[in-house]
Amino acid sequence: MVMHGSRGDARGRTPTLEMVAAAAGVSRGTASRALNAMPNVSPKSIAAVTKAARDLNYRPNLTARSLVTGRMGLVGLVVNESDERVFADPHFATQLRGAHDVLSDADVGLVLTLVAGDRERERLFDLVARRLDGLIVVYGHGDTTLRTGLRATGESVVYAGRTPAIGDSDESWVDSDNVGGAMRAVEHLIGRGRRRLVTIAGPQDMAAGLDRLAGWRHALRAAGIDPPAEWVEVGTFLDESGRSCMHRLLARVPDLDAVFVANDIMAFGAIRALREAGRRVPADVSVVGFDDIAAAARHDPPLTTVSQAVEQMGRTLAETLLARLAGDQQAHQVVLPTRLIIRASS
Amino acid sequence: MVMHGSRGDARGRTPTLEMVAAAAGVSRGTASRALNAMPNVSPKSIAAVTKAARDLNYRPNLTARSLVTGRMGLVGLVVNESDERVFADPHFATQLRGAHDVLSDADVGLVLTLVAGDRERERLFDLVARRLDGLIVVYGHGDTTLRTGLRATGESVVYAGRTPAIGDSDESWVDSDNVGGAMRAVEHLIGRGRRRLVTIAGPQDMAAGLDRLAGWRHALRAAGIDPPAEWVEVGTFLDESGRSCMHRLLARVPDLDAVFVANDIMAFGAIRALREAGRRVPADVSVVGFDDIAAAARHDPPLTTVSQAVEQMGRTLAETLLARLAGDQQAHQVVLPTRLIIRASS
DNA sequence: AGATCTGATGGGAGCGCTCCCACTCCCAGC
DNA sequence: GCTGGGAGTGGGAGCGCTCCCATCAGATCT
Repeated sequence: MVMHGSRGDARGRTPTLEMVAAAAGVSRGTASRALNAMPNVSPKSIAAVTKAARDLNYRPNLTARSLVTGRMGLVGLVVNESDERVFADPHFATQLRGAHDVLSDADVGLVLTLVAGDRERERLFDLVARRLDGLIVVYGHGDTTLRTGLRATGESVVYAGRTPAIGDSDESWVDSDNVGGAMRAVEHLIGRGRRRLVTIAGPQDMAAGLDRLAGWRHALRAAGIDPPAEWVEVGTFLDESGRSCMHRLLARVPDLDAVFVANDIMAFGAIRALREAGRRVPADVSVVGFDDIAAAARHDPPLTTVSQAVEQMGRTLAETLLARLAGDQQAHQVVLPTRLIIRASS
Repeated sequence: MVMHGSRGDARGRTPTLEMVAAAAGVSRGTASRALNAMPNVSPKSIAAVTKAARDLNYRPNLTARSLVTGRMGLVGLVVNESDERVFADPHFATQLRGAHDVLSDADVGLVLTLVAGDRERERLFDLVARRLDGLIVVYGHGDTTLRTGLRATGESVVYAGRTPAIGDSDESWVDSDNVGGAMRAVEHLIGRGRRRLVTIAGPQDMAAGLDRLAGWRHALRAAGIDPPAEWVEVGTFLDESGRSCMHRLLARVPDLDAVFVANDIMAFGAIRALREAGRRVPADVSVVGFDDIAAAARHDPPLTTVSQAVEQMGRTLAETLLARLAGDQQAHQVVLPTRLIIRASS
C-alpha cells in the first residue's frame, strides 16, 4: 500500500468487502455481519465469508469504518513534561508497555503526543478533536491549563496519578497507593525500634509527593509520635537533591535514626550524604525508599523500598480508557496496591 | 466529540465542509480548494471561506479525507527491542522529540509500536497495511525477519542507524558518522602522544558497534600502527560491561596508555576499572567515550567524547520519511556529522 | 463584434464501510 | 391452509471529503 498517487493505483488491488462478499456469494451486508461476529448470520455464510476473506487476504479499511462509526481506533498518550525527565523515569517504559499491550489487543493505536508549551497544548486539543478517541495523560502534573482545557472539551481522558490540584471527582485516574505504601514503610521502621524518623518528601505539586508525605505523617501519629516540621525536607526526586536534603536534616536533627525517602533515586543520594557524615546504614540510620527501581536491589546496601505495580498501572490506564470509550460514563478512580520490599538498608 | 453512540448524536453538531461552504456562500468544491490552498480560487472566496471556517470552528474530518486520498496522516515509530533497553538510552527521548516536532508540523501523527516477538511483528505488518503511511524504525538491530518482512510489503520505511546486515542500497536510513567520530577520537589521542591505544567496542550486530570499531582501526593504521586483535574487547554498551572489558584489557595489555570506548556508559565502567587497577585518568591512561550523554560532562573526570546530532537525527528521520511519502522514490542514506568534545579524561 | 481562452465555480461521483429497512424464507401455531 | 414471527439476507443510504468535469463569466485577441 504505497499509493502516493492517491486513489487510482489502489483501485482493484486492495480487496474490499464488496469483493469478499462476491467471492463468498453473499451480499456486502452479510459479509460485514459475518466478519464482525454479529448475530443473525448462518454458519454457512460465516464459513464462506471467512474463507473468502482469507483467500483474498482481506483487511478491512479502517478509515472507511471510522467514517461511519465516528470512532478512530486511536488514543493519545500525552506526555506533558520535558521529555528528558519522563524518559529518565525507569518506570515509564514498563507502564507504557502495559498500556500498549492492552490497547494493541483491542486493536487500538497509541499516538504519542509530547506537549511542551501553549502552542503544542492547542495542537493537542485540535488533535484530540480530529483524530483521537481519548487520551491517557502521564506526567500531567502541575499543568492545570491542560486539565481544565481537556475537561472543557468533554474528552475521554484518564490520568496516570491522582489529580490533587483541582476537584477531581469527575475525572478518571489510576494511581498507586502512595499513602498506604508510605505508612507500611514507617510502620516497618517503627517495628525495628526507630523513633526519630525523618523524611525526605517529593515535590508537593505532585500527588506522589503529597501522598507519601501524608502517609509518613499518618503512620507516625498512629504510633503516638507527632513529627515536628523540622523532620521534613522537600526534595525534587533527583539524586543530588536527596543528598543535600539529608545533610540539612542531619544538621537539624543530629540524633535521627531513620529516614523515609519519597523515591529511590533520592534515597541513593541520602545514603551518600549519611556516609559523608560518618553514619552507618543501617546500623546508625535506617533508610527506606519508594519505587523499587532496578538499581535498588543492586545498591550497596540493597535498599528497602516500596514497590508499585507499574505494568499493571499501564494496563489499568488503558482498560479504564477503553471502558469509557465503550460508553461507560462514570469516572473510574483506581488505587493499585503497593508492597514493602525489605532489604538490608533498614 | 465524545460520540460513543456513533453517528446520530454528532449529526449537525460538528461543522462539515458543506456547512462552511453554505455559510461562505460558495460550493463545497470551492471551499475545499480554499482551505487546502489550491490554485484557481478568487481572493474573495478564500476570505469568505476562511472566515466561515473560523466562525464555525471548523476542523476538517481527517477520516473522510483519508478515505478519498488513501493517506492516513499517521506514521509508526517501531521500537523493536526490549522497552527497558530503549528507554534507558538517554538519546532516545531527544531523537523522538526531533521526529515528533517535524511530523507534528506536517500534521502527521506518530503511532508508537512496540515490537517484541513474532506475534507482534505480524501485527505490525497488519497495522502498517491498514493504518499507517510509513514507518520509522529505531533499534531494529539484529532482526532481519522484520527487515525482510517490511521490504516485502514495499512499505515506506526509514531506519535509524545504518543497516549493516543485509544489502541496504535500496533502504533509507539516517545515521551518525560513527566511523569519522571514532577516527577523530583516535587522532586526538595520538596527538596527545598515546600509542598503545586499545578499544572497548560495542555489540557487533549493530552498525554503531561495527563502525566505531572500524574507525578506531582505520585511524590507527593511518598513523602507522597496526593494532593486534588483543587490543580489542567487545562489550554490550552497558556500564558493567565496560568495567569487565577494561580489566581484561589491562591483563592482556598491561602497558596500555589510552582506551577508546564505544559509548559513554561503558567508558564510566572502564574508568572505574582503571582506578581499581591503580591507574590514573588521564595521567596514566587517556579515556575517550562516544555519545556525549549528559552525565559525561559531570563525570569525574569530565569525559572526552564524541557528540552526535541527536535531535537532528530525529528530525532527519522524519523529513526523509515525509519525502518518501510525498512521492520521492529513491532511497535516502544520510550520514550526520559528529564532533569531538575534549574534556579532562584525555 | 465574434471567437477564443483562462480563471473561477458548482456539483456529481465515489472512496469502503456500517447501519438500517425491507424483503424472503421457513416453520410453528391455530 | 392460512397466518404470524423470527432468522437470515440484500442492498440503499449516507458518513465528509477530494477529484474531476462541465459550465460560466470576464478578459483578450483577431
